[in-house]
Amino acid sequence: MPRPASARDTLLNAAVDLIRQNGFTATSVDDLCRHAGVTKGAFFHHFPTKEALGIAAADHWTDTTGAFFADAPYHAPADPLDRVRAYLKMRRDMMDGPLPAFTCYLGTTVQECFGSAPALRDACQSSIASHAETLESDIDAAIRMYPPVRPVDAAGLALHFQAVIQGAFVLAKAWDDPATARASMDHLIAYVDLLFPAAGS
Amino acid sequence: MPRPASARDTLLNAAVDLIRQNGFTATSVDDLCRHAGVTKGAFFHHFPTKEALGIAAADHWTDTTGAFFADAPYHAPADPLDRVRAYLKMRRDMMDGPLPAFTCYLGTTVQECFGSAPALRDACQSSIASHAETLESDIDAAIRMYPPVRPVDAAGLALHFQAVIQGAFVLAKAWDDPATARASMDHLIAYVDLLFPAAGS
DNA sequence: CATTAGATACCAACCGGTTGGTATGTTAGT
DNA sequence: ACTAACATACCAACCGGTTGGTATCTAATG
Repeated sequence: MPRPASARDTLLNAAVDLIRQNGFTATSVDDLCRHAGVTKGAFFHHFPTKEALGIAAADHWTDTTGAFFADAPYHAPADPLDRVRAYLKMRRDMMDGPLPAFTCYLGTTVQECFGSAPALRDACQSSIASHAETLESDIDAAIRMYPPVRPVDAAGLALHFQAVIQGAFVLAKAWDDPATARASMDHLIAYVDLLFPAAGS
Repeated sequence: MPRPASARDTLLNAAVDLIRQNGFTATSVDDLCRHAGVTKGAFFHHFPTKEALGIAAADHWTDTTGAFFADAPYHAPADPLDRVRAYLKMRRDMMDGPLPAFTCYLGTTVQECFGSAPALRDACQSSIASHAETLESDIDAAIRMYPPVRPVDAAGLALHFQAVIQGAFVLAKAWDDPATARASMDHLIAYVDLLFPAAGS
């Protein structure tokens, strides 16, 4: 029985939606309350400040996207390098439809808050890092199974994936078109193919 | 003789500085005026709206960074692929010191405004695109001189460079440390080396 | 079992300060 | 005399946050 969504959860979902579209600063507490159908009193009952809501939304994002990726089918292949490639192809294929639907709450937020809200920046960093870490074991296994043409470190490559994905989002927003982003993901996939030549491309 | 910096230019420089640090929305017109040492009257004499200032700042950014890259030493090598590599190494080496000093006005702004200020988004897109275009001729010459192991298109690769650079900025801000960004640039350089094996790496 | 105390969840109204923007000067150059 | 380039003073709307209050639940008490 999905208990009647609490004001807290409703606000967190509204935060992810609205902040991805308009940014953290441009999204007012009133906007969030209106979108969530609750009052300001409820907002400040659950969150001491707007920044705290931002941090909670980053954790919420970690949970929801974490569950989504944990259940995703790219884990199926027996070959670790195939799993890595399946991950990247999935990330590319996800870049479709209206931009606000697939872009990242974290990248949007961290660009705004990094100079003014260190706690929020830290929450975004942790969330990105935790997602990158879920890739490390597959990348590491791929490195051991198919020696790369140049020495690479699994953690560093996982972060590079995130950098390209975040950069692809920036370009997709600038062009107002996900095609540019997908093209960049294709270059990233090509990079992986070139790094691990032992496996059939 | 550098004419006594007009209020307009002073405001544009202040905009680039402040907006890179705090974002477009979080930077108020009063902040800009204070930082530029002019009054609000002067602001709205030169710019009809705050958004117009943002657009003018994007053009200003195009001009100043355009001149900077045009004069940069990476154009020196006779070999076009060496010029491309020198460009990437320069972009990597620029990622040093305090973050606000080397991050990009455009990437920061476009993430915030893409849903609410199409004209500003468009100005950012044009600026990124125009910078990418300056790389196309070198990349194109490199492709013809050193056939890449897989077919690549110069314009697409130039945009991929920008995606990685923008993504590196996002990670640098999240980690509050440019090291992550430089590591990502090293992966991009490795990608170029692998794409053009005919030339000595 | 009924009563009550305390916590939790939420709401409507409000607060001082700040926001982008305007209306009306003033000053210097031509 | 006319205009471009500023400055001063001001405004309505909105900002994040606070207030005092109510409805609803749980847990202990008699």
